[in-house]
Amino acid sequence: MTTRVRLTAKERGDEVLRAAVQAFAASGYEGTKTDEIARLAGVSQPYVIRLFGTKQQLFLAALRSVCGRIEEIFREAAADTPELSALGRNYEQLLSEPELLLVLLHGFSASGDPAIGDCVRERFGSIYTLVRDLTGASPQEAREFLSVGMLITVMSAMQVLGPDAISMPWAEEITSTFGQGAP
Amino acid sequence: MTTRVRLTAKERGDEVLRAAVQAFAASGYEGTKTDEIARLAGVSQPYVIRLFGTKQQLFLAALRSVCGRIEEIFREAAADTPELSALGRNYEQLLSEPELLLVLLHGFSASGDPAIGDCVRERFGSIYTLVRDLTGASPQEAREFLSVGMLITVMSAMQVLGPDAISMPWAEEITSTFGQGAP
DNA sequence: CCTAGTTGTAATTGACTGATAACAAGCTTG
DNA sequence: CAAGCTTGTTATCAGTCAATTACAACTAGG
Repeated sequence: MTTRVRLTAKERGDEVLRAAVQAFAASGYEGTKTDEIARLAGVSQPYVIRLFGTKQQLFLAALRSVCGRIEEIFREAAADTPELSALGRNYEQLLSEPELLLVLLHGFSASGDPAIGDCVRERFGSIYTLVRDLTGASPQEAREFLSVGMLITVMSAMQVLGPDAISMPWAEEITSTFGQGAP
Repeated sequence: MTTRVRLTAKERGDEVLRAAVQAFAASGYEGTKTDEIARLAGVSQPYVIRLFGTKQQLFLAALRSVCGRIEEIFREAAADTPELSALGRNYEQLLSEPELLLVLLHGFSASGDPAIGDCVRERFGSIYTLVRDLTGASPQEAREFLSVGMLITVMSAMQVLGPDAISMPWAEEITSTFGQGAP
C-alpha cells in the first residue's frame, strides 16, 4: 500500500547502521536483537542480516562508525586549539552524542569475542595515538585525558551523566570537578 | 556412582556465586548462560535457577559480591596507609583478581536494565564515598583516582593489561605511565 | 525406623532469535 | 518491452535458553 521508497543498498545500509548504533548503544552486543534494529530502521529483519551478513559484522560496523566519529570530533577540536586542555570541550560534544561512548563501552564488554576484541584494541589504540599526535601530549598526559574519558563513559552508561541523567549527589559532586584538571 | 557431596543450600549457593562471578566476568550479563555457570559450579542448570530465582538476581548477587570485595581491598590498603597516593598498590591487587573489575564493567553495560542500573549506581556511589572517607581526598582527587581505575578496567577488558595481556605497543606505553601521578 | 524437610536431578517446555530460502516487486538497459 | 539485476518481504527453520515440574535421594529428629 504505502508507496515504499526504494533506496540503493548503500543508502539503506547507512540507515540500518545508524539504527544499529542507537540500538547497540542502548542494549549492548548480546542484548540487542537484530529484529529491534530492523524495526528502528523500518525494514525487515532478514534484510538487515542480508545487508551486513551477520549480527557480529553489523556490530563491528557500528563500532568502527562510532570510533571514526570520535576521531572526527577530536580532529575538529584540535583544528581550533591543538592543546589537551582544550579537549574538555570535546567531552561536552561527546556527551551530546551519547551513543558514541556507549557503543564503545559495549565494545569493551564484548572484547571476549575475538573478532570484536581485535577491532576494539585497534580502534582504541588508534584514538590514543591520535590524541597524542594532535596535541603533542606526553603519554602520561594522554593517559590522564583518556582516563577521564573512561570515567565519563561509565557514568554515561550508569545514566548519572548526560541529557537524561538520574540525579545522584555523588555523581553531581564528581561532575562538578570536571572543569578542574592538572595544569 | 560418584559419592556426590551434599552441601547446605548456603554453601552450595556460595559456590554457585563464585562460578557466576567468573562466568559473568568472561561473557557479561546477556552473554553468560546459566548452563555455563552450572557447569562451572558442578551442579545442574535448574538448581542454579532455584537457588537464586532468576538469572538477573544471580547477576545482582555477583555484582554486589565483587563490589563488596573491591571495598574490602580499599579498606585493607587504607589501614596500611590512608592516603590516595598509596592506592596505586590497590590497583595491582585489583588486577590480580581481574573478575572484580570485569563484572563491574559488565554492570555498567547492563545498566539499561532498571534493576541492574539501580544496583550499579548505588554500589559505585558507595565506592566513591568510601574512597573519600578512607583517604580524606577532595572530590577532584577522588575523581582522578576513579578515572584511572576506569581506564584500567577497560584496558583489562580489552585484554591489554593484566595477567593474560595481549601485547600492544600503545597499551604498554600507557601502562608505563601508571607510576606517575598528580602529587 | 519412619516421616518430614532438604538437597539435588532429569525431562521438558515455550518463547525467542539469528539466519536461510523462496519469492515478489521495481528499475534499467538494450 | 523484455530480460536481468537490485531491492525488499514473507515464511520458516534449527538451535538456544531460562524457567517449571515432577521426581529421586539423602538426612535429621522424634
